[in-house]
Amino acid sequence: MARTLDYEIIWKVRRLFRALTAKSNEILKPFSLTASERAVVEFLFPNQSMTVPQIARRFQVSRQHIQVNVNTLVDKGLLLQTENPDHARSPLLGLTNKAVTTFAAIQETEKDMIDQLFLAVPAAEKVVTARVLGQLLR
Amino acid sequence: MARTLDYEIIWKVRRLFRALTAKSNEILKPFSLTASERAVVEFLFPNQSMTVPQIARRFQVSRQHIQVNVNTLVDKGLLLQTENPDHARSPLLGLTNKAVTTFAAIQETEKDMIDQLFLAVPAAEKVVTARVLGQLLR
DNA sequence: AAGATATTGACAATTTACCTGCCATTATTA
DNA sequence: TAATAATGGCAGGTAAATTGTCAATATCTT
Repeated sequence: MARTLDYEIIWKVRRLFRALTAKSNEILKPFSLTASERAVVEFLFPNQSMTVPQIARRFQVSRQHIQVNVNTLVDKGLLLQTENPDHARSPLLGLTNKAVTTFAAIQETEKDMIDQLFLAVPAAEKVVTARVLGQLLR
Repeated sequence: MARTLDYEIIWKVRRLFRALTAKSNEILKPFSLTASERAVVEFLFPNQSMTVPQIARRFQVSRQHIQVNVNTLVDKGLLLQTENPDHARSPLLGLTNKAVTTFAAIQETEKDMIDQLFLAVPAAEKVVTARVLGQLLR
């Protein structure tokens, strides 16, 4: 019985992920960004500076994956590399003005979507959900 | 403020999806099944019969994607096609005995993992989480 | 019963989001 | 200073899904 509920949560997480990705890509398309790139930009928004390995550790994904996205974003003029006082070979990545503007526009576009998505969910239940999801992530 | 929590939930869904997929593939490896294949088997377990397009509609994924998985499962001897009284060209897919046995074993293997995963989560919070996730899925 | 339309299965190509492995270089540390 | 670790780059791979197209065959409409 209890396991049914557990399975239900797992299944909903899977379906929700797919739904969110689809919606997100739809919104991102006009901005010519992928969901992964967007994630990096969001992470640095509005004025964080971090190295590739630092971002990878925070995201708990491979260094190489972040590197690829970062390189693309640098090419697109959304990220700029600045000297890192703590590490000579690993530059700090920060957002360009263009990136800040772009991401603000993305957030604006997403705002309605997210507001609507969470419309029917009471704040207290959001807190519980966030906590539970956090626990499931250890 | 509220939107921060919304974003947090969205992010945790994404990360959890990845974590679950990784864990799931690990468990599935000895059974030589992918997560998608497993999903189809689970869907038909223990004795449902459906056509490819029907499964696809239920999953809300493309017909072609299900077709590929179904074909593989037929090759592996886990699915068998039976005549469909409602549609001459689209056979009903059902699980073989082997599939039922295999899936029962998979569930057994997963049991401990899921139990442990949800160990620290009170039942009431599971209910809330399942409901919230359901709402987010509309 | 015929003709129009829809469905199905198969195949190909592509996309996204990851991964692992390896390398040379350069930093850091013991 | 020598050993070890971190970094960036590259190659190749995988899983899950997509879209598009095609021919065959069903089903529906008149």
